Amino acid sequence: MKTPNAYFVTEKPSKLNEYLSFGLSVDCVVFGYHEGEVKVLLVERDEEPFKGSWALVGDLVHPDSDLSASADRILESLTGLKDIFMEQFFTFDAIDRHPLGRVVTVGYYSLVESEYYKPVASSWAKSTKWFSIRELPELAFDHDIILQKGIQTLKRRVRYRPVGFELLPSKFTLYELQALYEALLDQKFDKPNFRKKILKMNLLKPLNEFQENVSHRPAKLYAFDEEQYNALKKEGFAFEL
Amino acid sequence: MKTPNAYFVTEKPSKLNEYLSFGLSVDCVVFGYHEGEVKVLLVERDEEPFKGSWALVGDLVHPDSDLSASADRILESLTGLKDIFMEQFFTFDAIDRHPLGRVVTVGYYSLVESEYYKPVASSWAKSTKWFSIRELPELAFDHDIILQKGIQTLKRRVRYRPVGFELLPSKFTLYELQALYEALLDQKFDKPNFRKKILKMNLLKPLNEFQENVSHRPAKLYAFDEEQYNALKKEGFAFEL
DNA sequence: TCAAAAGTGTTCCGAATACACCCATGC
DNA sequence: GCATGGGTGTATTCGGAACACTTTTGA
Repeated sequence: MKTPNAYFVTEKPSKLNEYLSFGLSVDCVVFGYHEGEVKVLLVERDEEPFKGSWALVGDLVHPDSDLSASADRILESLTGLKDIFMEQFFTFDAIDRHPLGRVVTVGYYSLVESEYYKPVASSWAKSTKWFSIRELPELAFDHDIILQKGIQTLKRRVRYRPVGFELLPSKFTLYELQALYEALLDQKFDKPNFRKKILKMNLLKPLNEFQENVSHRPAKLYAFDEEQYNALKKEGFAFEL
Repeated sequence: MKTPNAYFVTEKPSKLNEYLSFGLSVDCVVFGYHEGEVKVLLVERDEEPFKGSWALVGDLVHPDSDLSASADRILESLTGLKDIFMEQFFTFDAIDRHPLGRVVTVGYYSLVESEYYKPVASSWAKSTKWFSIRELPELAFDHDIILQKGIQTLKRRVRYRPVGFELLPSKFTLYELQALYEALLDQKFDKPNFRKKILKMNLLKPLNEFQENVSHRPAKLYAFDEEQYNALKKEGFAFEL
């Protein structure tokens, strides 16, 4: 079979139409962090195929829409949150990955501070639940592959870019930050050294606020300094944890 | 407008068909390395749209095929090479990126040792040429964006994974390797330190062969030790240059 | 003998590591 | 008081950077 080059299929519209027959979807690995564990938000499917199975948050993309807008829309419909941090990580295109047709899906991951998350009733989700990434159920479609690739990507990116902060509330203590990185990277850090390293980067604004109602000395609260981050990025700065 | 969830569009086939109308293509940033410079292989288009413009190596994906098979096929048709190193890096889906319809393209980059490259006559390419990444022409479609993202991805990945070796012949000297990394990263290295660092990784097999006919002391030849690399990778080893 | 690149050894400095120690709070 | 986590200082070690030096070849 001759497969003509992409942009030269002009002889007949019908020939082009043969190629314009893919479905496009977004599947989003929604990461959260609570109780010292990294979690993923999954949806229980209420329709065939894979009715009753757990699945990633995802949807078909309408021809008038694009990927990131679709991802924003579906995440807002589920959590009520706008402007969630989100990054594309990989595209999955196995021919038989979707039983109803040739659907290519683009994987995104997003990071949400889950205290803000409010479950929203939805026409297509029977229920949603946070799962620890250590105890995952079987997933619909090829979502286990997508999820694993998403976890792997997050673990790598979190070392070189300060994305981890997206998982914490806007004010946090250094020890909370350390605990987050320990959970993300499955690795222990030395407390004094972690503090020194992270403070030397000048990415944190110390606030004149402290923890309250804790049964130990209250810790100082910090905030991520986005302006400083953008300034450093321009000079070709590396995060490197 | 209600956009139903991806996997629940089952009421009417016609409804599903509305969503199965995307085109899918591959665009490949083919990197080579000669004369101390990193180069990219571009194609001169011989058809509308963008007739006469330079473009990335790319093609529509047929519904019976998948991305990596399509990328392999097109690269083989152009260079005669099989089993070229290739990795997916990003998916581009701007609504208006293709004048003939809604075509989403997946960016790959590949690394070829260009001595092996033989230009192949092709029905769709008027000519092909290697361009230094410092002197690029204007490109068709959104290929400039794809190319820049590809360069950026290569520069990042080359630091943390030993992919650079794919750009060298199977036998090379340490100084050739250093020159490659200097070109890739636009950064000078100290010769003794570079040698120490790279040899300590145990990724190179020293061969009992030497350069010939050079007007200076002949350098020892090395080969990339893929077995050793796979062994180290299992233990959770990081390349880190 | 000279140019050019191969290849080695050594010093120096800064950063990461490993600890030991003190502080503030609730119970 | 004591348990708990907050927070600081320091001695030591290790790795990277800088650089001087020797070796081998062709011309």
